[in-house]
Amino acid sequence: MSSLLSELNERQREAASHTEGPLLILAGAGSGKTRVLTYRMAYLIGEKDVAPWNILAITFTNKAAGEMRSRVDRLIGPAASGIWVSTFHAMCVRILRRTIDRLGFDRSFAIYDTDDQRTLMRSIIKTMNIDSKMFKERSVLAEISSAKNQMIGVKEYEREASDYREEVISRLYKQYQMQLEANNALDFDDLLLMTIRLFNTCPDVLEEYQQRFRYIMVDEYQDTNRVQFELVRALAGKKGNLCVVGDDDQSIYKFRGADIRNILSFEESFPGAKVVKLEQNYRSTSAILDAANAVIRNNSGRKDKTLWTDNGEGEPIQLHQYEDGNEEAVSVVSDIRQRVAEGASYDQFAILYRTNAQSRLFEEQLVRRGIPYKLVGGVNFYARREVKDVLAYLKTIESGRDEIALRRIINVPRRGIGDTTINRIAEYARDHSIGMFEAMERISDIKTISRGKANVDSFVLMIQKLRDQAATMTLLELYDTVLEATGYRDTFDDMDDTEAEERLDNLSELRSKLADYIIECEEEEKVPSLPDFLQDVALVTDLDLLEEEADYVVLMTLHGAKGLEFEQVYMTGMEDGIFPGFMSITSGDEEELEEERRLCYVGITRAKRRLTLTCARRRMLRGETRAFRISRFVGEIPLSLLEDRGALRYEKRQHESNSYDPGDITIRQRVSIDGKPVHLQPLNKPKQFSVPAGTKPAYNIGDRVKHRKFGEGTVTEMVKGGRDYEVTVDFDTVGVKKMFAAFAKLEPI
DNA sequence: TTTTCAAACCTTTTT
DNA sequence: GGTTTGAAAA
Repeated sequence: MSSLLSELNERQREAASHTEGPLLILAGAGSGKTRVLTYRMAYLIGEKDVAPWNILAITFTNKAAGEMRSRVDRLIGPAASGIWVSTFHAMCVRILRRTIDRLGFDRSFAIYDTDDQRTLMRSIIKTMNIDSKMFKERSVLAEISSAKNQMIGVKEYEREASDYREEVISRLYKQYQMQLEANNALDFDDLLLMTIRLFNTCPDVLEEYQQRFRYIMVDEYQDTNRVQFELVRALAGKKGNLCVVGDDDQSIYKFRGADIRNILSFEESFPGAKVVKLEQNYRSTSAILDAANAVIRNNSGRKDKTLWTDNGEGEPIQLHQYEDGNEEAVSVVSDIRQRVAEGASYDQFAILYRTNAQSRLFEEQLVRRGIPYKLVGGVNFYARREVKDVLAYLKTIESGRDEIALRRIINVPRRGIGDTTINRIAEYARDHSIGMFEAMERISDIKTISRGKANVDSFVLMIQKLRDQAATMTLLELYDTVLEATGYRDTFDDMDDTEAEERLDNLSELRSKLADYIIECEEEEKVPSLPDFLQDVALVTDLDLLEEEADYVVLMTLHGAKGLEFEQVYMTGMEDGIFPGFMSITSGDEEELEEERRLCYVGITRAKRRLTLTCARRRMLRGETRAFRISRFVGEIPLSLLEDRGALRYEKRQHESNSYDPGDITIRQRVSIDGKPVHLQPLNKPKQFSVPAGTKPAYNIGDRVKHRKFGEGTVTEMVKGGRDYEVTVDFDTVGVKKMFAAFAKLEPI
């Protein structure tokens, strides 16, 4: 037995040393899956004499890729640099940049991010004269993306379209793809699809990669979608040396097309697959783990497994209910302060929440208390307006082929080039099938433009001058020149101070990223080039920017926390309607609720030592204050695991209806988080908020009602449960739904 | 063409 | 509640 693998436990060793044929590693949270993967790579290279470049490791985020990269480097040394460690998207970009010309695309294609997609779709909807009220670009794009994730192309979608909406979307889909191609651009989904298409149309290319990647490993396999599955299957080929690692209980990206069946039926897709379960958790205390197990147990259709640990029991899980979201934020932050005063460091703490919108209150308190924090998520750095603007300038200087980029900055700052002028240029460009910038260079030929001509001329001259300068300048000089010469920098002068400061910060951040890129090039002895820098910037996300060493509290969504761990975790907003969210409750779709429960499981298992659950009695949501009850997920945690600090008493309440019982737990008396008792309003008499819970609705069984989203329907059942009425409605269009009167806001017709 | 103001919409989660 | 979008006015 090699000494290398002796550092693993028995199961881990079994997984790391099984190298030939398909292998499914079911790795529970904190069971050391990255460790197994890295050791497996080391084993392949060290013991099986596999060349590093024959190994491919795929992850979902750049962060995970970076983490794996550094761990492999540490374990194996310089030889590891030959291993491809990459995200799905980055891998596809790498392949496509090399060979997409075989499909008739230019190898310098642009990658459109969500923002670019929306801009493009909006203009398509407009030019095709389609009702933008009925067809919102967001939902159209969502529909197209989900079609792409199921590998339904334009033609097939067209054929399958069965109603008016689908028929219109099929036309939009078609036009969208045409425009992308005209702009030499791919969206995120296309990156994967094009790679498959490349493999299908050019078997020699596929074979080349199959030869190269003799051993493939995929992390977070439970989050793969259909396209990714096909991609992996194609690459694995007949040899099938495919090792996937995942945890069906941590599948939380269904909305993005992740198909949990990929992992559940791995053994059918890859006959003869070996399955190894990793159930020993090295991360958390047993109290935390027991809570996680108790919650996830309520899901059906799981792969059977139970996490265990020989870590001690640890502290019980804390549960605190507050009057409102603000008090919740104040208390969580003051709790952190107190613990830091007692010797903890800021980086031990993470504040997690369901939606990004919840971050604001915590931020306010952290700023007020002068606590260093890092907000992860929200608006992606590369999606910020000023960053995109400057990148758009650089793109226009670089090629001018990217119409979205050109349109973005043509009138920023104001140059007197309005919509009318821009559209006429675009029209001319289309008629003569030339690029938009080219059309602008020929402005004198465009008869329909008179007034804007001089303005366009000076814009063209400015860009051309910058192009000339670009040839002789370093990239950083060019960057600075662009800010000044375009007048973009001056636009910050008449902004208010805090906003201008933030934006300028972002721009200097972008500048330093450019500097990083140049240094990187020097290390690899490449020549830094603008197109090279611009090309893959769309793939970088905020999550990748978490620095390891810095000492700050981390704020992020539960989704963002996957794959990370923290000493002390606050799961906030643990309320029915927030988490699990509205949508998953009212839809009546058990699947959706299970997805939320998996998210809860992910959240709980992030904590190593201490877990605090917080919730509020009422909370401001979309501008109105509403009453909330403790999350049903909290009710699924055994009381024995929750802290009972004398002053806190919980009580299991009897209830009639078992379909919904968030009233399961009632807190009789409450203390604030620092232990001081707080005056409490009498129980069972909630204040009347804007939506009074428990008042009888203004309709009865048999009445016709209207729902904001589901349309009209007939009330078939009304049951009084807890403090609210559970109403069953048979909707004309979407069928029977169960919902709570206070949430559903049904209106009698 | 640009500015201003009211209205709509939003809140799931992201590569 | 905050942000974005549309129409009307300047």
